Amino acid sequence: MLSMTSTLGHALLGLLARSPGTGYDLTSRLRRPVGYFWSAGHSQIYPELARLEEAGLVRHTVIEGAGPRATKRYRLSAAGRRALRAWLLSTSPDVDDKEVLLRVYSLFVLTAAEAVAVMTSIREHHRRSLEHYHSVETSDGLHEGGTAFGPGYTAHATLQWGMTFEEGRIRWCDSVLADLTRRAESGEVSSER
Amino acid sequence: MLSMTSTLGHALLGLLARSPGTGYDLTSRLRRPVGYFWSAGHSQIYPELARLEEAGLVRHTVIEGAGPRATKRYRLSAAGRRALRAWLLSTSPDVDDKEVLLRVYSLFVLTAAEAVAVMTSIREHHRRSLEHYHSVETSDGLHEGGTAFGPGYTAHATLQWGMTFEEGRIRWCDSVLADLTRRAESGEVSSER
DNA sequence: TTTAACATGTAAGAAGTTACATGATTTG
DNA sequence: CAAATCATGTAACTTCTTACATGTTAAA
Repeated sequence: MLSMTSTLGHALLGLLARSPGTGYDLTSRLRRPVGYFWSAGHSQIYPELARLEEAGLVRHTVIEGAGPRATKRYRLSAAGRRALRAWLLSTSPDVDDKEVLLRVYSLFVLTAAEAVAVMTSIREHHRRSLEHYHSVETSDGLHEGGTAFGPGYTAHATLQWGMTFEEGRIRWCDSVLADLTRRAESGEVSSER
Repeated sequence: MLSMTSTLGHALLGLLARSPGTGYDLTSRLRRPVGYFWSAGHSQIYPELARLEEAGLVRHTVIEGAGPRATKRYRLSAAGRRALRAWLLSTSPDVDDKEVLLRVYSLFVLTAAEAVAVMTSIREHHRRSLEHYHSVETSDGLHEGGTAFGPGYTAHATLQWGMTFEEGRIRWCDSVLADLTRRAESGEVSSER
């Protein structure tokens, strides 16, 4: 049961942790709100569901439905839930933005305390990036970008884009962390661990 | 001269608009600051330079250098500069974030007035996205995300991520637009149109 | 003298997009 | 009855990543 599960695989496990569904259903559920930052087509999803089933992470039952082929309703197995939790808790060196968001979307399978730990490490990652951008700004002389509108200025503007991005992410992490501690304190816990 | 030039192709044209260089040099120049949001390896860059040359957009001369093969110094051709300008000015329906940044990095090949027009349309795109997220928040009931820490909350947090992102982009566009008008007014123009 | 930087390519595979192919059920 | 939605798959292609392959020049 070697875990060679891809990003898409984990995304599908997260969707199935919310509720079971057909491949078609998962394709449309992936579009909103996850699809605003990362998406996959049905031609990727159907084969991936088959692979996940082969790995024992999901299972399907045939239900009545439209079309020339059998309509398959997939649900998460116990092993699938464990794999999803393990992925969320793994401290991988992931700089990948889309994967960070995908993890947050499925964070509800963790306890509030575990979620706080994950969000804290995400915040730390963004803080380090911002720090790095500041040092690059200084060392590469991109502070002002020159007085003229030229290559120096557009390089400066590009770096500013990155810094604005990281600042926004840090603020977002802080607001999620505040929500998490508030919800944990009020004694409300997810029904599905 | 059909323009089938890819994103990578335009990135390389933009780098060569700054100054000529070898494939190796372009690979390292792509890493900073462009590489913070989008990158390519040398195994993509060398074949792409060959394609660009076949299309007449770049040209190379052999110079003295290290290694078992000829060291090639590439420079942008007049046709290449025209293709880069046309790409920057094309109002494509691009939602693609990495490509937006790549365009900004090469924006100096335009006049300040043209650059203002491009930045205004980018700002408008982000404003529309933010508007859309707000309507989704309302229609999908993701305003609060529930009182508990559950799937509803993580969906809410995901959408908040998108909104924080768009708000940051809009502020960034405004600051670039302010810089652009200031620099255009002070009479400073790019040496390379 | 050994390590880092310079320098250019190919090959294999994973990931992602677009098109092809089929057909039932529900809504207007 | 026509169009949209539901439903599942394959094929071809592009893009991206990782590894293989080679060898020089400059700096520590």
